[in-house]
Order: sequence, then C-alpha cells, then structure tokens
Amino acid sequence: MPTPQRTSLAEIVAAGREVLETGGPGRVTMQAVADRVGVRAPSLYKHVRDREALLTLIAAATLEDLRERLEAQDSLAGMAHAYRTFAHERPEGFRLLSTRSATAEDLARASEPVLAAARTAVGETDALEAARFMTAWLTGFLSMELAGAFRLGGDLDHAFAYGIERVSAALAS
Amino acid sequence: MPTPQRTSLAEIVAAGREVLETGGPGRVTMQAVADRVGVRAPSLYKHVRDREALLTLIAAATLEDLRERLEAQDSLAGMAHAYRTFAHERPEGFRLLSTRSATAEDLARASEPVLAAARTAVGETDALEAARFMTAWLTGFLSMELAGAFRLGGDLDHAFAYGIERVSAALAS
DNA sequence: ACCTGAACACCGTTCAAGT
DNA sequence: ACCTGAACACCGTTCAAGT
Repeated sequence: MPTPQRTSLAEIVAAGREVLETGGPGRVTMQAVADRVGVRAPSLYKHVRDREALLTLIAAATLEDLRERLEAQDSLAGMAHAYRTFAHERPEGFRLLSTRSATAEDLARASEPVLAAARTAVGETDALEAARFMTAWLTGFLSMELAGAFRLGGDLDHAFAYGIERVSAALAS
Repeated sequence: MPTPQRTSLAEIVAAGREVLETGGPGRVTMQAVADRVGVRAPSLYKHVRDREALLTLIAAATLEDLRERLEAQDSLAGMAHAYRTFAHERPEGFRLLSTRSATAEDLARASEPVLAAARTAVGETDALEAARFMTAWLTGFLSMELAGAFRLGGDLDHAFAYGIERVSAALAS
C-alpha cells in the first residue's frame, strides 16, 4: 500500500525559497526545508537529488520570476528599473543567481527580453554586445549595492539613474 | 612553560587562500586549513575567531592584492585589463570579494586607484559617479564571465574590448 | 601562551523497515 | 511509492588538560 505523497517538488522549492529569503543560504538546510513542508529530512531525497540540486532549482525558479518581470517591460531603462526592484525585493534569491549557473536553455530564455529591447535600441548587428554591456553594468551595480560596496557617499538612486543614462549614451554613440 | 607558536595568522590566511583557490569555498574547512599549516583544528581558534572571520580575512588579503595590481595602472583601460587578469588568475578569491563586504577602510583604499584614473578622465566633479559606473560594469562582466553566464556566442575578449570602449565613450560624452 | 584530544551540536546523506 | 528512524561521516566550536 503506497504511502500518500505528503509533499511535492514544487512545494519543496517554494519552501526553500522562503527559507533562503528569510535567513540566507546558510539557513537552507534539508532539515529547515523539511520542517517547513511537514516531512522528515530524508524524505526530501525522494524529490530532489541533494542540497546542491535544490539550490539550483531555487535559482532556476528565481530566474524564471525575473524573466517574467523583464518581459513586461519594453525599454532598456524600464528593464533596468524592473531588475533593480526585483533585486531589492528578493536580495538572497538575486544573489544566488550570480553564484549558480543556469542551464543554457534557461539562460537563453531569460536573456530574450533584454535582447529584444537591445535590438530595437541598436539594431540586429550589435544587439548581443549591447545586451551584454547593459546586463553586465546592471548586475555589477546591483551586486555591489546589495553587498554594501557603495559606501563612498552620494545617492544610490541618483547613481543608478546616472548609470542608465550613461549606458544609453554609450549604446547610442 | 609556554608552548612555542607553531603557526601564525598570516600563515593561516595564506593556507586558507590556497585551499580556496584549489577547491572553492566549500573546501575551506578549519580541518583542511589546520592540516595545511600543521596544527589541529582547535588551535586555529587562538588566531582567528571563527571560520566566518577567516573567510573575511581571506577576502581582505585578496582585495589588497587586487589594489596593488590596480595601483600599477594609470588609465581606466589598463585597470580594466588588470582587473580581468586578476579575476582569471584567482577566480575563487575574486568571487569571494562579491560575497563578503570589506571594511569601509579597505574599500576606500582599494577604490583609490580607480578614483584617481576617473579624475583624470572626467574631472573632479564626476569622478565618483564615473568610477562607480566603470567598476559596476567591470565586476558585472567578470562575475558573469566566471559564472559562465555568457553562452550566447561571440568572442569574450572582443566583448570585453567593446565594453571598455563603450565605457570610455559613455564617460567622454 | 599556545596546542591538543575529547566532546557536543548540527548537518548531509544512506538505507532498511514501515505503510 | 513515499515516508520514517536509525545510523554514519563530517564539520564548527568549546574546553579542560597538557607543556
């Protein structure tokens, strides 16, 4: 007689994301996640290979959420702001994205909105380079902001706006 | 009769950096570091508060090395290349810098060379914003390159050169 | 003053046994 | 088929005892 399924992969990943956002990656233990979904730690291994795989799934789910946000934008400036809002709302998830590499497929999917905006901004030929330039500045700015690496004074909102303007200028020239 | 000191903080940090670069942060255990300096794990606690503090010291030492490299450059382009070379030589140490925040003092010290180059490039008034813009793009590019996030084709050396050129254009306009 | 073995709490993971 | 308790290896950390 099969035991009824008491949890699911989706529930486990969702629980992992909550734990991550509340306490950082160190708190994402199999124990903590199991507690949250109401099973014992060993049961998780029926749904996920190991802790490493769980963190990768959490990163993938986070990237998909980010992609949805970006998709709702059409300008590069709008995307930059959506990106930053997302990073502020889910700092731990956002940070996790820099640590774990996505599959080529997820990466391509998530890049699509930025590439589309880059195409309309600079044309087909330079779209990839432009999207990379923009994304590099953006992720750099946000990771430094989240890490508290901007402590030499000045207003960060202003620095962000300045950056967007400079990126636009760079791509236009 | 005091036991002779069998290791030192400097030796411990150096050992930690070696372990980090060979096996990533997960391998930096008190056991592994103690083995490498030739003492038992509990002895490390006479020199460093805990593993957390050791990783912070490793990050600080890495930042200081990076600063020395930057100091030897005078143009923003030269610094960008020195930055990238450093990231390629010590990927784990470089990645650790994004994770752990430096003290305000170390941060200010390490920012000085970039600020100086920015001053000569755009003048006193915009130097801070320009240095931030440049550093954000640079750290973003390198962290994405190290994470393998640039997999949509194209040559990375070329993308890097393109980025430097765009940053220069953005700051000049 | 620093080093050590022993001990403790905690964590990831495996596995045989339950339903 | 999934869940569980028990068990194991490993890790960070503390501490009393050694020199």
